[in-house]
This record gives sequence, structure tokens and C-alpha cells, in this order.
Amino acid sequence: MKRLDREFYSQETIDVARALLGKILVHRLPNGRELRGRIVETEAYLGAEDPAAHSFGGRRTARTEAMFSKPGVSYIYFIYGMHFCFNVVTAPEGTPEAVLIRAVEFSDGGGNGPGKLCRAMHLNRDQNMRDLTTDQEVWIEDAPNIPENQILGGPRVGIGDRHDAVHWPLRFGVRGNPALSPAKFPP
DNA sequence: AGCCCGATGTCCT
DNA sequence: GGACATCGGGCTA
Repeated sequence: MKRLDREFYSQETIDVARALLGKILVHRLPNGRELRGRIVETEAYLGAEDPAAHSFGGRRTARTEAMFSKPGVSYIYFIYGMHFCFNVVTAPEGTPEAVLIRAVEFSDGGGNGPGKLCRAMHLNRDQNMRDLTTDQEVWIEDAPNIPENQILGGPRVGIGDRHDAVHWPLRFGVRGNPALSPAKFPP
């Protein structure tokens, strides 16, 4: 299967968030085993203009440095003392936008949140700032698009009440997928 | 179904 | 010192 290329990640951030639904996140472990999960929930973070983004106002620190990378680079950060979250950088180098992968579905079923999926797929600091278009351990494979009428939009979750950013419709999920938390996608 | 809370490290003020 | 792009358990009903 073909891996997603630079052109894919160079689309508008919101379009990348929608287009990533249905694609396959792959982590090849040192022992050669591949962990694979189908992306079923994403969320866009619109860089300097987005009060909910780590890069709001153009903040550039050791942690947020990855967000300033080329499209297709991973941004993994540590949160709440115990969880990692996996993002893919979008927008041109120097423009700190990204898409958070909020849930994947495994072939044996089983849903996940952004922290759980990193634990399940053994993703941590070691996989930060990888170029997913060339990396030998982490990448995303192409797969059929989810039809527009099966994509749910929803308000954001877990970002407090920063301005109105909570209500921006930047979170997307695959309609009816059991890996989504249904309560967070109101009808 | 909801709400509250503790776990536990790192970042930023 | 407070907040945090989270999760699971325990509670109220």
C-alpha cells in the first residue's frame, strides 16, 4: 500500500483532518512487527490563530518546535503526566499547524482516545519529529476516502474554554464507528 | 447517563 | 505554582 506523501499533507489543514479519516497509521517495531490502526477521529489545530493550539500566537519552544516543521512530520507531546498525543504537521514549514489523531480502530475492533492510541501503538517521544513521508518506523498508508456524507463534524474536547475555540467545528469522525465516543458527537 | 477526581511529568508564568 | 489537545474509576441517579 502506498504511503501518504508530502503533497497530501500540504493540503489545507482542515482538509488534511478530513482526508486522514480511513487512512492507516503504521508503527513498525524494532522486532519487525507492524502495529496498524485505521484513523477514525481527527482534530485540526490552526496554529498561531488558534487559541487552543500549542503554537497560539506563534509560540515557539522546544516542545512546539515540531509544529514548525514541514508538512508530514510527526508532533508527539506528553500530557497529564502519563499520556502522549500523536499529531501530523500541516501547512508550510514555519507555519505551525497540525492535525491531532484522536482515535484509531484496530482490525480486532476496540476504540481509542488520543492517549490510549499512543499507548496501544507504542508511540512516544522517540517518534517525535519523524518525517512520515520517509521514516522507516512510522508512516501513514493510503486507503479509500471516507465519503463526505459519512464524516461527522463536532465541537472540540478537552481544551478548556479558551475564547470560542471550543466551539470551532474542527473535530471530525467516521459516522457510526464504534471506536468513537458517541457522547462526544451529538446528533 | 452524567459529574468529580486522582494520577503524575512537563511546560510556562 | 497552575494548567494541561487524557483516562479510568467511583460516585450520584
